[in-house]
Amino acid sequence: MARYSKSHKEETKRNILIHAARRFRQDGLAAVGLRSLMTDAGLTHGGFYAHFPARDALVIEALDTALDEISGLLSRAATEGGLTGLIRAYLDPHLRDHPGLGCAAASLAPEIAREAPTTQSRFAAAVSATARLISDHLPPGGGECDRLARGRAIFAMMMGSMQLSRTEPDPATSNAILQTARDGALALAHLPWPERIN
Amino acid sequence: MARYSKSHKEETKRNILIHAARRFRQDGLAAVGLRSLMTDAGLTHGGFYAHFPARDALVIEALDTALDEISGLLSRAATEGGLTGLIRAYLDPHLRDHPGLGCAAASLAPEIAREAPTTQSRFAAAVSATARLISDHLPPGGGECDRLARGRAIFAMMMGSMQLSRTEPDPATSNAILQTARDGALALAHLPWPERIN
DNA sequence: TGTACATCAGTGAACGCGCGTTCACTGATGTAC
DNA sequence: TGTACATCAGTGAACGCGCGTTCACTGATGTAC
Repeated sequence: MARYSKSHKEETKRNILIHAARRFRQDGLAAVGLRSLMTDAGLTHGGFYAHFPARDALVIEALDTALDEISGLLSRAATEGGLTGLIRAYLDPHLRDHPGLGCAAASLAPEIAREAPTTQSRFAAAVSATARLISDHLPPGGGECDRLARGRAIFAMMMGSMQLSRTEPDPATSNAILQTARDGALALAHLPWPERIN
Repeated sequence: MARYSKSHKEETKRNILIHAARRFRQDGLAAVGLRSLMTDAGLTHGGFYAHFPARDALVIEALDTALDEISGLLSRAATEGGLTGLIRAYLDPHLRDHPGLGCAAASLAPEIAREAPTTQSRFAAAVSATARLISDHLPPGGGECDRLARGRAIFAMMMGSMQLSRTEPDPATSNAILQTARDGALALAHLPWPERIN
C-alpha cells in the first residue's frame, strides 16, 4: 500500500480533497468527521496525517477546492449563455437538491463567518471573484466600483434564495423561490437603482 | 434551590431559551454544548433535563424564540419607518457585529436546511411571515402572489448580504456590502421586474 | 537481469477529551394539620 | 401561628460514545549494486 508511482500521493490527496469538498457542502464544516471522510475516500483514518498536518488544514484546502469547482462551473455557464446562463446555472434545482455539488457559499457562508480570519479572507476573495464575473456580464453603465458592488448584491440574492429554497419543505414553493430569484437577479442587473439610503 | 414561587420554573426555562437563542445564532447549532449553555444561564448542566426532554427540543424552541425576537424587531421598524425602516433595521452594522442579536436566518439558514423536516417547516413559516411583512409594505402593483414572492426575494438578498458582510475581513468593504444591499432591496421593491426566464 | 535494501503511504489500536444523557442526592419552599 | 412533611428544581459524579490525533507497524514499490 505504499511507494506507488511518483504521482500516487498527490492523487490520493486530491481524492481526499474532492470528497471533503463535497461532504463539507453537504453536511457542514462541523459535522464531517475524519473517519467517515477517509472511508468515503476508500482509506482508513490514520492515513489522513500523511497528507494534512491537522483537520483545520483540510477545511481550508477543501474550501478552496469547492470554490474553484463552482467558479469554473459559473464561468463556463457565463461564456456559453452570458448573465442569463450564469443565473440559470447557479439557481439550478438539481444543485438545490445536491448541495454537495453546489455553491460553497450557499452551503457554508454563516459557518465561514465563524472561522479564522485566514479562512474568511480566502472565502471573501472567491466571492469577490464571482461578483466580478457577474459584473463583467452586466449591461454597460454606472461606475466600475458600483458595478462590482451590484454584482455582489446579485450574488447575495441568488445565494440567499438557494438557501431559502433548501429550507422550504413544499417542492412547488421551493421551485417558485428559485424562479423568483432568477427574475430578481435579472431585475437587479438591468434596471437603474434608486437613490442611496442610509 | 427548588420549589420556588409558582412561575419560577417557566422563568428559568425562558432564561435558558433566551441564552440558547443567542448562542445558537452566534456559534451555530452544532457548536453549542449543553454545559457551556447552562453555565451561561447560571445553572449546572444536569438541570437541563428538568426543562427539555433532549437537546433537539431545545434547538426547536430556541429557534422559535430567535425567530419571534427578530420578527418583532422588524415589524416595529416597519411600523415606524415603513419599508425603508425595515431595511435599515435589518442591515444594521451593529447586528452584523453581534450575530447573537441578529437574524436567525442569516446565522443559520444552511444548518437548518440539514435539520429534520419539522424544524425546517417552522423556519420556513417564519421566513414566509417576514416575506409577508415586506410585501405588505411594497408599493402597489402586481398580483398578490407575485408580491409575496418578491418580498421573499428581497429578504433573500438582505440575508445573503448580511452573511457576506460577516465574512468580509475589510471593514470598509463590509460596510459597502450592507450599503449596496440597502440600495438593492429598495430597487427590488420599487422597480418593475423584467420578463420571466427559465 | 536478479537480488537486497530503504522508503513511506497506508493501517488500525490506543490516547485524552468533551459531548449528551442519566441518576442518586440536596435543600428551600409550599402545603397540611 | 407553628410544626412536620412532601415536593421537585437544581446539583454534580458517572455512563458510553465518537471525536482529533499519535504511533508502532506493514508491505508494495523504487533504487542500488
